[in-house]
Amino acid sequence: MNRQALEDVGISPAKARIVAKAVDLFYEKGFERTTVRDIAAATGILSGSLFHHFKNKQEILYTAMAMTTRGMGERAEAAVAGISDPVEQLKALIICELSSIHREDGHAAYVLVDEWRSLDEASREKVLALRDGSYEKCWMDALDGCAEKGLLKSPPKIARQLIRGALAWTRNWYRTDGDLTLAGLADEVTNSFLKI
Amino acid sequence: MNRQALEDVGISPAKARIVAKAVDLFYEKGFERTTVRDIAAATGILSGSLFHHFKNKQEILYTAMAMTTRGMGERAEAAVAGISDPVEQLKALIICELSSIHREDGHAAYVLVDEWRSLDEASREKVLALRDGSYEKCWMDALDGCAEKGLLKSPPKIARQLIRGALAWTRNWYRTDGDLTLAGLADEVTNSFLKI
DNA sequence: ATTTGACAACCAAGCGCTTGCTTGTTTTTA
DNA sequence: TAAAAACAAGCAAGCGCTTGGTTGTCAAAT
Repeated sequence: MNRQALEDVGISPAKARIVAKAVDLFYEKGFERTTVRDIAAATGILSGSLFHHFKNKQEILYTAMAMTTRGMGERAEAAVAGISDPVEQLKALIICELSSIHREDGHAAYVLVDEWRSLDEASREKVLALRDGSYEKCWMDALDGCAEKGLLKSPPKIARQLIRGALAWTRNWYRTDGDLTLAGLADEVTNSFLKI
Repeated sequence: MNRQALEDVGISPAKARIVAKAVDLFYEKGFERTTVRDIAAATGILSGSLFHHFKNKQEILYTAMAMTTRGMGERAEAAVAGISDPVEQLKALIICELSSIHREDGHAAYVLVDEWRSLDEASREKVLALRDGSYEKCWMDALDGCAEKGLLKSPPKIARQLIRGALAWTRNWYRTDGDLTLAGLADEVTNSFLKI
């Protein structure tokens, strides 16, 4: 998301800078172990000044999750745009999700899967609604397409969850600088869940 | 693990009772959001009394992880005992892991995948060593066996990680009281990663 | 061209509360 | 009757957050 797009949804450059630093800390230590003083120090301001931008600590997490969700939705839509074959759509989405997790600034994607518990019910539902409207819709369209052609091993909804789990867990073992390329890893996953 | 087995590794009945309650709370709220007062209240004692049994809060988490790891190792070994076909071994291990996550008292298995960050480096390595010695050995033996027969789609180590991710994530969507049985879910996973 | 005023961003200080943990004593258990 | 387990009380540190004031910026008013 570029600066203008961010401001359109009410996120000033200052907010974006704080959130970026916060995400790195959440990635390292988790939301609970990260203090507002940590976030402020990383941003180069004092802790109290954070509350000029956010009404409380949790709103920082919510903003991070909402921004990330929006960004991933946009990238997913771009990834499948112009592709009509559902199998190719699926491959593109797998690569897209893996990229989100393993890119340099990909800490945000992890925060999205690991810090739900720290979010209150209302915020949680807002983020979920955002996700289902764009990102998950792309996935389900592709998977339904594969299923219609009889190429999917499991029912689409189950397949989606199994794939999501397999991909999310890569954070704990896969390194981009190892022998296995990201495209290679994507192939392993694709081959597992399709009849080929 | 029965009572005698626990005491053999230095875990008194009182300790085991505290850990069991603690695990339930960690499952609900996470380690950081669970206070020693919460744990004590759930056990029916005052917070200070906890420190008669454990030298600090983190030792409670470590004990929970060590106990769980040991228990899962024993169950995995029992699951593959007497089975020589590696494919059947793999199926048994998948059901075993799913059961650990979704059984009534299965909260412990979750703590094992979600609370690593709260453990200090030394304890982390101890638990990992414990796991690799029994539980993971069962898995790798089965997967290597499948691979030798040419039945495995991915290299064993990659397959193990993909399967682990897919299984761990079931905690976030699969319900034992739904339409899909645990055996049915295990079949979906098995079919995905084997050439059949 | 200068002054004024409104505003956002931030600082400095610290409040009220919760946290993990300690200590000294009493009760329970074997 | 001695050891183990629990209580009662509270400490020091750290937490999220509030408050009141200072600075820099920029547009409207003079």
